[in-house]
Amino acid sequence: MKSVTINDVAKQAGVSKKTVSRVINNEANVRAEMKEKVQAAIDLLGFKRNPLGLALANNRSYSIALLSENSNSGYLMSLQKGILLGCTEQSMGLFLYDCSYRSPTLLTDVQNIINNSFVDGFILAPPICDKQEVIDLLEKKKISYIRISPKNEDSGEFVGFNVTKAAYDMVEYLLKLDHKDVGFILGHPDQESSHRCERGYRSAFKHAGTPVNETLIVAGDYSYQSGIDGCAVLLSQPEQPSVIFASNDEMALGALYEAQERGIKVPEQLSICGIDNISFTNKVFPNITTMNHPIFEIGHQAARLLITRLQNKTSSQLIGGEHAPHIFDCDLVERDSTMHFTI
Amino acid sequence: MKSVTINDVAKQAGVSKKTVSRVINNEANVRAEMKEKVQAAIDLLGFKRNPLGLALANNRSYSIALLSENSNSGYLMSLQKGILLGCTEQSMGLFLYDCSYRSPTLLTDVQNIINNSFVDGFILAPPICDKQEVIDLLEKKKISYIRISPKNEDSGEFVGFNVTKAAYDMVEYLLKLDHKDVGFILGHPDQESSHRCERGYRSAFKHAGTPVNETLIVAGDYSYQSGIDGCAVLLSQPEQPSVIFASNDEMALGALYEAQERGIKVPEQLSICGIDNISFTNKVFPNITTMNHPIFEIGHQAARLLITRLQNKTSSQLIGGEHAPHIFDCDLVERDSTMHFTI
DNA sequence: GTGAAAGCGCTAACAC
DNA sequence: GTGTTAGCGCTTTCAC
Repeated sequence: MKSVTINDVAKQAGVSKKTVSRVINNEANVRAEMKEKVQAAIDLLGFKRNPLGLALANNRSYSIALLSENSNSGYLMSLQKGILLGCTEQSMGLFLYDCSYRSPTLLTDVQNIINNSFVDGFILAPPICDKQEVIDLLEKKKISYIRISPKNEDSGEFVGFNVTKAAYDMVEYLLKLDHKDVGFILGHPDQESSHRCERGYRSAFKHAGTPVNETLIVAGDYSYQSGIDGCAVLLSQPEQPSVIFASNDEMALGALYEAQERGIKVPEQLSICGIDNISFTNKVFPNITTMNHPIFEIGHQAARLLITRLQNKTSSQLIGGEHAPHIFDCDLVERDSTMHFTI
Repeated sequence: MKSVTINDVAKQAGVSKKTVSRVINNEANVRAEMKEKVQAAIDLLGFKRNPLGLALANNRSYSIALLSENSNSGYLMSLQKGILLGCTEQSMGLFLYDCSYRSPTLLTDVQNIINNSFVDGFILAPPICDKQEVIDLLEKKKISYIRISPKNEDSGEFVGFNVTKAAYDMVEYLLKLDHKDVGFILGHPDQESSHRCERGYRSAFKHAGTPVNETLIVAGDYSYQSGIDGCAVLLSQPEQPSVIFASNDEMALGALYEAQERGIKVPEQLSICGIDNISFTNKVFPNITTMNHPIFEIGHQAARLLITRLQNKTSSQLIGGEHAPHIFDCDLVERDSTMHFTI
């Protein structure tokens, strides 16, 4: 069951390999007459170009890889969907690799991936995108890559979103609802985004001329459990918040659980909100108010950026006819878990 | 910046290409002395075998593809994780492709994927695995594939789980809790699994010698919204259930929402349970009782099966030293959304 | 415009 | 054991 090759087509059409190649690739300098003859042979034989031959000859596989730590989060799913769309649009393949940020073998794992896979470039999801050794390796080997929401935005290309502004906008919204005591659950202290988020929180208060109540800021690490814990701390202290703002939805969900566990009615007795707009925020009761983090768009943009860079080393800034954003803003998604504060 | 090839190594070591190839592939019939010489050259030059060359020569890319419809479900994420593990274990790459079941171009989409990608085999997730045209295409082209939980289990290789037993076990558990009026929300009528599920529901009653109350069985389609609707129907009719059993967790989550929306306390006034054990069932209040659908294991097994088949056309049944299951059973995960029925 | 020859990096077949 | 030759399916160079 041999598959039909370019040689078969050439023989059938009575032309050279190269001419067939020209027709396949729609190159100029082929007489219409020739073209037809070749096309007829192609159709007759049902020829399909073998991408492996192409890849070897061009030393390009026309595929990229997503390097991520496969948690069960909806975050990754959305990101992946966006990236996949970008790949499909540009007829590129998408490889998937899983590597654990904490694994001691991470670096050799990535090394193996580089050596044994044949991709043209990488997209690095957080937190892998923050591993300096991995970045260094890629740089050293001169392999193209794009990072998603990295800690360090100083060097290299990346796509991210403006957490600071997201937090700022959320607090502004809460203040508008007459909330004064805005409980705040921080993200993971090791992740820069957590500090950016806190900065947004603080600057919104500053801008409103309201002092920040430091006792209302509690630790967290972006996990569901830390949302539960953070909420418990806030609800156990003398000075209680009228709303709890978690640095991400995962924690907001934890906070909601804890409140309901305690028999506290949300939002009547306590408002709750987060950031991200993960899929379950609108499946839980009550639906959670959040900031929409356009993860899908971020993935899409990252893929387009990388692929464009692969095709043309210069014009990576220009996509979609104009400067497309590398840093996205979040929009408020007002739902049922927040309400106007009334004494 | 040319990369070092097998030729460079051969030259450096003063041996033939083939000998280098033998060393790389750890073949027998190479004198230790030679081996060392070659290895030294490899290390010196930092040679890495180019997988593209390998692929073309062997006409195998050492990668497979997952064909799925990318919804935002945790289902797909788990499946993917399992498949990815299987691939990593066997040093295979995983390609991702998205195709929409309802798209009129589905067949040509798949055709394009087959023609333009260079994978050795496919894993088909539901509902794509139920498109007969796609199956026919794969069969015709003699491309290896494995289906995940297909409707039709009569032909071809697949991995799935026993829904009938899962539903049976759940009802048995509920009856043990003294529930008599077990509301049941059906899955999508077009999906065979829905009917299997119903069969399990009915046979558990039959086995217990209890008649099925037909008014307690309502329509659904596996979606969150249909869980809301199904619950609303059940709670609006004269004969009300003491527990609502949804054919999947997505609907159970919808049912929970609707109950809470109506101010009904779960599980005190109404128990709720589902099937699948998707990630959010233990993040919602109260945590939902469900049957653990081992999606991760299913994905893992599917990948192993496919890869084994790719390597050895015969021994596909034998994995892990013994007959590994192609149909998995679900275990009960008892949580907080169900309780003993008391008048 | 078109084709012959060489090459991408690797392995398989077969001779030595 | 080891090397030679040919070939996987495609593209590129360069002569015609």
